[in-house]
Amino acid sequence: MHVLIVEDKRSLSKMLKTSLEEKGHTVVLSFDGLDGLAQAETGHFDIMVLDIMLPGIDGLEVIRRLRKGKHQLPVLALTARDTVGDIVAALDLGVDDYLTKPFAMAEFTARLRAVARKGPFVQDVRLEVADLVLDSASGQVSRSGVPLALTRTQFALLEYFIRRAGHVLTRESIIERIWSDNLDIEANTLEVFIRSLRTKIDIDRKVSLIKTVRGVGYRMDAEDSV
Amino acid sequence: MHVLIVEDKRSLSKMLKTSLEEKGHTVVLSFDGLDGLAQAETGHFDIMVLDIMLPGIDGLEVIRRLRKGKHQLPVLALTARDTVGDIVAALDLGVDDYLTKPFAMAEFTARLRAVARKGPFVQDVRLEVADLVLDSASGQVSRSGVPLALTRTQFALLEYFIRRAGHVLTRESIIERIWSDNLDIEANTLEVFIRSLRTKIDIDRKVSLIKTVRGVGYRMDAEDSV
DNA sequence: TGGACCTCTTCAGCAAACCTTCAGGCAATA
DNA sequence: TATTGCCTGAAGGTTTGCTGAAGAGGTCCA
Repeated sequence: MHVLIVEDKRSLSKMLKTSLEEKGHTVVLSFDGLDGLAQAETGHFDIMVLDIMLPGIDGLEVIRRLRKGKHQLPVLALTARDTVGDIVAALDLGVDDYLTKPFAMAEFTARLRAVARKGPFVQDVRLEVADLVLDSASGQVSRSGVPLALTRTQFALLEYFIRRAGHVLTRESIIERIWSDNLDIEANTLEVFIRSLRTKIDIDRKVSLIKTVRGVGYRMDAEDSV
Repeated sequence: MHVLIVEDKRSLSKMLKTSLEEKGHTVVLSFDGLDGLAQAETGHFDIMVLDIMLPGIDGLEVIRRLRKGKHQLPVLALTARDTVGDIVAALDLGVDDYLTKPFAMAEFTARLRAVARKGPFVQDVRLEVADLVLDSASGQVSRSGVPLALTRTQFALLEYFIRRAGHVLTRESIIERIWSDNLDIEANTLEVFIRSLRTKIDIDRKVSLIKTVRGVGYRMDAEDSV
């Protein structure tokens, strides 16, 4: 799992990072609100751990902006015991769960797992690019209304592409995202998957929705540029 | 409106009280099960907000005794995210609605209003998908009018599927839901139950109502998609 | 109490689906 | 034209889910 931790107290974030990495998760640390928000918006993460009390823009503002941008990333908030009032505000803004400091590490990981499992605050995520529709709740994909049968990996790949539509994705970042548990995957494996995905989603069309960016990776266009 | 809040976490109940009083309601707080039950039986209230996890007798027991005494007071239950299994029990006992903590204040007031408006204990017990009908009150299931005899576990499974029709349910979430008391259940056990359920509800039909989503879990389609 | 019956759970075997790699070919760039 | 990068068809190996069977535990009734 890819976890983003936004917490300015270095010792605490270091501790959380270590603990999560021991469990096999990939962790990225951020130490202030603006940077954390930017990271969250990249779409690289499965969950965000967010301290409410932050330098720069605070945690509440981070969530507010994140949700405004329609990002559905699950958020586990951390608050000090004496700012319980913030919790109400945070929950209203769409935080998925919270922990008051200090907390036991066991509780932290348990909550994290629960939040991640439950998925994003708003569950019915309908992603679209051109006439391609992906519904992560029902796990179904269709193009021009025609339902497509994708395998699990193809689905994960396509979801990543759509979430990052318009951006060039390097082979490395794609592999890290899709095969986070096994990075000994060769680039060719990805190529083969890209092909299988293309044949499924591009049915008979001349131009693929997934463009090759030679020497770098791939890009899914945001618009249907014929 | 007169609201009775039975919740032992003082900070939370204080918060709810304040919020409701701002909206012009009258609120009484109770901090344990027995006292809460006694208050409820006075008949002074329009609605009860009840935490399931309580010191003394727990929330489930409170509802049980309350309903036994033929009290029709509407109840909005509060549960922790990790005791989802309790919800089933609570609904069976005649809770009108529930919220999993943490929740947004806006959602709380909305649910509260809905429950109060709906009046005492009117449960929607009739669940349908395609031509399959499940009555959770009487425990009866039928397909195309043909009654089906399901075992307890099969029934619980089917109810969960219908309540979440159109969504992909992972094996883990299903197991957590159905076997909340014993999570050492193996995935194969679930598979065997799926099979037994399928043979009963799909009688002779070519396509099962319960679809397999390879690598993830299962999904019951909302529409009868041939 | 003992036996018939029902339900739950696990096991082992199997077939299909899926993932991954390889080797050769084609296309873009210098 | 040579080189590099990407595509492609096919094949092997692994994983996943389905299935029939059988033991364990519980319940009901004689």
